[in-house]
Amino acid sequence: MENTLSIGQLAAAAGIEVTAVRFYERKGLLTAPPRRASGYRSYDQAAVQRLHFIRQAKQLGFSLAETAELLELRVRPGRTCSKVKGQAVQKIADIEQKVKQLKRFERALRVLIAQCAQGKTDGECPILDALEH
Amino acid sequence: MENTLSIGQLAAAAGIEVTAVRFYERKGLLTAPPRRASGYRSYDQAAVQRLHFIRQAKQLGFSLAETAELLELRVRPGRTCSKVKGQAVQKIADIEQKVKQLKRFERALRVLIAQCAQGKTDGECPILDALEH
DNA sequence: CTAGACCCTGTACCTAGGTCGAGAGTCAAG
DNA sequence: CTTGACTCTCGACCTAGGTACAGGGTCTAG
Repeated sequence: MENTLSIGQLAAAAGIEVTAVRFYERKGLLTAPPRRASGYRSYDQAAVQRLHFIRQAKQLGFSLAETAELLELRVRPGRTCSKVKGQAVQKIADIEQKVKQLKRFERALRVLIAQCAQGKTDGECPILDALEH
Repeated sequence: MENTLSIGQLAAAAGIEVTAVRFYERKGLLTAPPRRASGYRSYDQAAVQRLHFIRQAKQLGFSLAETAELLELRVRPGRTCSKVKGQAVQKIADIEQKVKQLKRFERALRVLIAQCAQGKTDGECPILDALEH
């Protein structure tokens, strides 16, 4: 048992389609894996983790390009620590902004529910009304 | 001064393209506005607010269809309070999930920065390493 | 009353993110 | 040693979310 995965096993483990895995490879989100003698792709467990990350990032509104940047965030020849840090700080700011907006939405939804319970059924667009505090 | 907006003024106020406004109308995210005698669309200030909401929702990873649902969340003939509430509760759960994921990402980025500062430059994919606490 | 900027309705096109099919090779069970 | 499931590449196709004409009317400053 070598614990390596075929593309089909990987796709199943990550809950996506085989074709999507190859698509991500072409787009540079997954590095091309080693091949067996037959030419079949051979993945390790880390690939599952990467795919989960990609799926989550997508749901959070990050584009594939942004997701790729997140996955590439590391120190390497030509990418100094301070540059990486700068990028990470920027990403953190983006994320904090998203969290803030989501919490506003959530608060608005709670206001909406409360109004609903009080029989206030007349708002033109309650979620927008609720958003203005 | 009637304080009504042409489609161009609306688009400028919301920071999007005129064609996008018409596109949202076709998709049902904006209700068709009244027309002037000439056939020109005539918007009120509330439209600006709706467009801002649409833009934000998009950035947070909501599809146009989900955004439309959020904007339609209200009590009306055939949509009882309890149904609306049920949907709102569901949306809140979605949002909390997103916030949780975003905070995990943020934490991972902070770990990455800390490692960076310590001269640890050898991680294969630091953000994934950092995500596993 | 005319030039330039704006608006109208189509229809066609574009990018991102995938999905599908054809044609051919590979692997595992019986 | 064959049959069915899996994999390969490559190119065409698809959906979502817009953008860009084309061909025509409208508005306003000079």
